[in-house]
Amino acid sequence: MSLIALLGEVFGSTFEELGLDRGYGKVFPSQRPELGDFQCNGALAAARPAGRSARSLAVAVADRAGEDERFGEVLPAGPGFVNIRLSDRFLARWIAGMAADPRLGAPRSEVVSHVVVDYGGPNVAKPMHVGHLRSSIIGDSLARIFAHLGHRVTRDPHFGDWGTQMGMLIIGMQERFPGLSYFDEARREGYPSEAPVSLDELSELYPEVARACAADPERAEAARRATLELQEGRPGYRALWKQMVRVSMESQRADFARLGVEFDLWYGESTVADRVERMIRRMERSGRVTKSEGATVVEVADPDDEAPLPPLLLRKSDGAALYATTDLATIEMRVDDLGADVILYVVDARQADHFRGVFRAARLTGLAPGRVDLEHVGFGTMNGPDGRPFRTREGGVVKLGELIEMVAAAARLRLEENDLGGDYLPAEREAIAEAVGLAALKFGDLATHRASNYVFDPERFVSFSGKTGPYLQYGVVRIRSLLARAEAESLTEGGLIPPSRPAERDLMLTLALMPEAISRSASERAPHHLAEYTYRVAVGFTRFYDQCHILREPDPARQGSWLTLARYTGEVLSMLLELLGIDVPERM
RNA sequence: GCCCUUGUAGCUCAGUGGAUAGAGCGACUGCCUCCUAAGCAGUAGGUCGCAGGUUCGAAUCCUGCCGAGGGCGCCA
Repeated sequence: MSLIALLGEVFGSTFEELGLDRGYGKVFPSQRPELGDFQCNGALAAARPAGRSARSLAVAVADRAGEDERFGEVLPAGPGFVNIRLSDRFLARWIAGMAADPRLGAPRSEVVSHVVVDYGGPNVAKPMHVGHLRSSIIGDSLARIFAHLGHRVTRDPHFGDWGTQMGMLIIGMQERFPGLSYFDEARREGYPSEAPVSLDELSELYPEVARACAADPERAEAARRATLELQEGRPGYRALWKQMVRVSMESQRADFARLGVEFDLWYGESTVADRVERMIRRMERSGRVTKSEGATVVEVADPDDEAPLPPLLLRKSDGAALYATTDLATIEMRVDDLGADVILYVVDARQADHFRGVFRAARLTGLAPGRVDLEHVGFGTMNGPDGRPFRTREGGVVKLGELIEMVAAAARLRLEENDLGGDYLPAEREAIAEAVGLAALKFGDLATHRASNYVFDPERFVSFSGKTGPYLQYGVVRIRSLLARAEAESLTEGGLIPPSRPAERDLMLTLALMPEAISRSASERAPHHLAEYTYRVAVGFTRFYDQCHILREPDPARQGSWLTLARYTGEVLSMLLELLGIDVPERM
């Protein structure tokens, strides 16, 4: 049980003894640290139902709880607040308990769910760019958090490999390389094993064709036909499609690996293509599937909606499947085959309406029973300093690799300027630069609430000072360095004794709040709470480190206690950084 | 037009219905003979977009207005 939960129990019982609901005993960190460590505001809420003044209730609660030896003081204040200060002895004992726990005091979920996290979202023919960064980083962190809580987690990038874009690419290829065997209708097999194009060539080709199709109805029609033929299994198209998917995936896997983002599956829209037919028949039994202007749609409107949802397209009038179709088939697959309890879609907030429709359709047609939780975890766009989507100076999209290179280069420069790592081998310097750059990039992104757009200012991101990823890494590196020195001097850790300095006590209090930071990020599907908390721990440690010179401390009991606190803080920081997906170099 | 998201310090952002709204950056002051200065200590900086409402209590919940971003059937 966490400290907050324990305090809630203690004060809940106190309210119960007064004949009131336990719920009033809820305790949270004090907003006025000079008055207490924690506060309980239940008396204010309970006053009316109890028929007595909040102040007198607060006095009664404080009197009863004040006898508990775990508290230094419990005092009523103002109109009905109760301020709680822990005894130093109890605080030290509590942290010692967390430090002795193999899980470091981190929470574990009582029920184990199968959580599918859908993030990353790369597409065929498109190199990963800044738009993929947030989905990848947020999704990766959420997956780590849920796994750490003990849930079963399946991470799936849901590759975009089946829609109309594929038909566009096929006709684009055909126009550019008409002689390729893929386009020979007489041939059924024996296509080349080598890819006919690189990803770079494909990524140039795609926008060209897309523009051409937008301008020319005939080519758009050709692309539609090619899409349908691909979906119906034309061998040459299938073979070409396979090659295009392969070259795209290879490059994207490399990008994800560099980011430190991993997946359990590498499924895409095409993975569920062969179950679409069956799924639509199943959906038809719900009576919600109708024809509209030649297309097959699901009626998802509900009279209670403020704005009725438009029908969801399952098949175009030519019979081809769409985005929503494969999304629904993917839900069916995740529920029926994978046994998902929760599916989180870490996808751009602009697709909110799409997911609302898809989720509604999945419910109405029985694809997703009520016990399955479908959630769109939307996020805002990453803008440049001008408030427009972040682009290169030339106005192009910034590739993910280029972005990483930019922050790594800044970190490299920083190493040189500070004359740090002069004696390091080039490979280690490079690894440090990469880790530091990525930390800056990831923390900068994760620290912002996911729903809002945020401004990416390259200059600010590469300064590496203040509230940044490198600051957090620095905390861990300092602790490691400190512990190594202590070991070299044969100093040993000792049991935690009551804190003797303000910074030491503050650090202990901050550490005690760790379980809530993790569970809150999970329940709100918002890693930024964890990022904020991790920063607070790092600040707490640096202040402690500054105020308490551990290696020079003459009292062995105090020195041993400080070493234990430093070691535990290092372990917690490492764990939290791992949950954020941030690697820590050995030194920096 | 309808719907969604959003508006907090000069800038970038946190903020769980509670008391005196917090960080970082930038500005200004100090601190490397001492465990890594990617650091620490401090100063200045706010009509929480505006107006109502609910509540013992509102940056937080509700309504309206204003500003910003986004979405609205055969793309994804």
